[in-house]
Amino acid sequence: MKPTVHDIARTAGVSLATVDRVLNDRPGVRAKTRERVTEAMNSLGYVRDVGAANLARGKLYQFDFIFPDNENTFMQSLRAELESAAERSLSERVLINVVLVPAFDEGALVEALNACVNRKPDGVAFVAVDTDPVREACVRLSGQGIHAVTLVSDLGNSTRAHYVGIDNGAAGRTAARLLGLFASGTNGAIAVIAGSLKVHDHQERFDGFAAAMKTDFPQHEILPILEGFDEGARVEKLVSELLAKRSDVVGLYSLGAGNSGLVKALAAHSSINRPLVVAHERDAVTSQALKEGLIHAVLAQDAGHEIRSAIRVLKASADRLAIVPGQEHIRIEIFLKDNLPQLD
Amino acid sequence: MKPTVHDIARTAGVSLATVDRVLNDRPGVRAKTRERVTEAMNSLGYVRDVGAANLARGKLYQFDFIFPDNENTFMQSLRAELESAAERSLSERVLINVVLVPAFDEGALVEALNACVNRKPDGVAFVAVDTDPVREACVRLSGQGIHAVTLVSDLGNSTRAHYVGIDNGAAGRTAARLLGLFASGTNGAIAVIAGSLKVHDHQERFDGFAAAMKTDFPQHEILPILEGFDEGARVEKLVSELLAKRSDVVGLYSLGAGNSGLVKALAAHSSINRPLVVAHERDAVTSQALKEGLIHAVLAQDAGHEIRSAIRVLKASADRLAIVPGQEHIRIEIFLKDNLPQLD
DNA sequence: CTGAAAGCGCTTACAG
DNA sequence: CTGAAAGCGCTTACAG
Repeated sequence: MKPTVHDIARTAGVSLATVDRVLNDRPGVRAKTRERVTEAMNSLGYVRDVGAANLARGKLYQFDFIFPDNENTFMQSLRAELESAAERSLSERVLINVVLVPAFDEGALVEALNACVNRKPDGVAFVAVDTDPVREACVRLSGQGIHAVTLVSDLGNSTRAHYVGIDNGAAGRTAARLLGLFASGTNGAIAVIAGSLKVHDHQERFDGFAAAMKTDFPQHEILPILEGFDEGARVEKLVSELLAKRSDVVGLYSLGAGNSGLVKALAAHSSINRPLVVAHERDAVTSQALKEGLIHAVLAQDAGHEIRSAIRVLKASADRLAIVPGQEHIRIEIFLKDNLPQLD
Repeated sequence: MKPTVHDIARTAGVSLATVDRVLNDRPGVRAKTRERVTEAMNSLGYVRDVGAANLARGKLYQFDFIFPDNENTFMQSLRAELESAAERSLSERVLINVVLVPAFDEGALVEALNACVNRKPDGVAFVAVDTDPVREACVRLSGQGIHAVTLVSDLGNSTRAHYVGIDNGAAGRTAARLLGLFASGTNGAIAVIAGSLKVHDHQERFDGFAAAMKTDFPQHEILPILEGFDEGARVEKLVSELLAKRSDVVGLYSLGAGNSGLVKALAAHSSINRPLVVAHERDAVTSQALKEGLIHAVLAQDAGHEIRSAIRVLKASADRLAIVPGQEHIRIEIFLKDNLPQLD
């Protein structure tokens, strides 16, 4: 039915070993022989069976995933998705090893990366802290032929093979457009609350937001950014104080975590002049707030997709196979109350 | 390293054939024997290698995809994605057969479905026309043990095993909320243009849109629906006439195809009082219109994702394996000019 | 530079 | 009810 290596060997008049050599671009085949085999492959319309190839190689893929031990809901769901993906991957000969490191701790991350250099897995995925020591550790990895992939937060200007995550600048601009369009009848002030601007993705989101706001909706004043360090209680206090002080706030962009505090502050505020709100990450808190009308739009990235994508990309790197770009593009998702997935 | 059937056979004191029987739940094993094998599997932490299993079965999966030969951009990209997926699938032992039928032609669809009953592929994916004859053809398929999956447009109350597509009612509600929030400062009229309300998904989108509009933004009058039959020229004419006649139109929801005509009509209209516009499907025309500010938001479904999902679901059905629900959920995507993918 | 043989982990007739 | 043997499509030492 479907031609196999045997068919090629027969029509090219060579052995299986030789077919395999040209199939995998290994040396030690005369140009002429190589040509005959290639010709046979083309004329028969050969397509290699990757499952059989992997089986024959008997290879077990080993991938390390290095995560910050952050307790925010997004990191939690990322870890949950990884665990269930790891279980499923076992039946496809990939073994996943999860390494937790203290959050925002550059030293710990470098150490974990170095540990990989010694254990030599086939690939590593990590949530980057964007500093030079991390960049150097990444270089050491690629030096050892270990494919590295950044997850959620990228490592700029580095040797990582791929970044699995959203474009945070674009996310910020998207938030600006949503708020700008939502608040088009007004010209009040816009507030922004972040976790910390020291975090790369938060900074990027803010930059994108501020730039788009200034360009396309200049009538709105952007208030000095508030830093809530992703903690609900702190966010609640900051937002409550702000709303009490400034009655002209028409829009609010929450670009970090700690949304439980945000929602509490909004609910406590007079429903007459609540601001229009765009927040990040879909979880139980933001979904509920969307339904109640406290938050008007949520920007999100799909943790499950990110995990599956990282594994596919790592596997493709190990096998030197191409990826399907459309499948690995992580979208900036926008949720209103109406397009939330049912089961939440 | 990873335990295999041999390990189980040895520790349970049985042959490979017996291990295989309990592994695949086949009859002809004494309860006691079955128990011993199960125990061995658990104690060793056995996980079956699906690649090896498929190879041994030597099975070639055959799936039929039945598409309307519609020329709108969405159907085009659906077909393009299918072709590239089909090529890749070959290396995973799945053979895809594309069948084109005249659009909206229930008889042709039924005929194509019946042809499947004879050719007996392992599964069928089709864009449903929602009528009883189609439902009956679907019953015949399941009667033959052929797994059927609907794509893009569902077949209500039927024996299809799965629906790959978006919730069109929710899409309509999402459009209503976007327009309602965008136009919150005003109370003008809202226009809706569809392909044809005889098409199931268009009707669903309209129903969702009208319901959400009435409930949450009752200040806006909804004008009688316009039917452009997904043709650019017709849509252009209808929209031009409308905008000329009614200067109070603040919002427009285009829930079908033919957006090239929509964009022309908008561009020709005085830029002072252009309406806020939400349209469906991301393509070259709508992407460009987003960038130029003629369209403000685009609702979309990812054709590549839908095709890959259909294939995965069909394969899982054939193997009686579970799917990963989160991976198969087709999202209602929202695009603003800021979160468009780069390469368009 | 090339080939014969064994093996990857599973399944499938077939025999008993 | 159970097992021995061959085979799925590829790869890998090893020998020449």
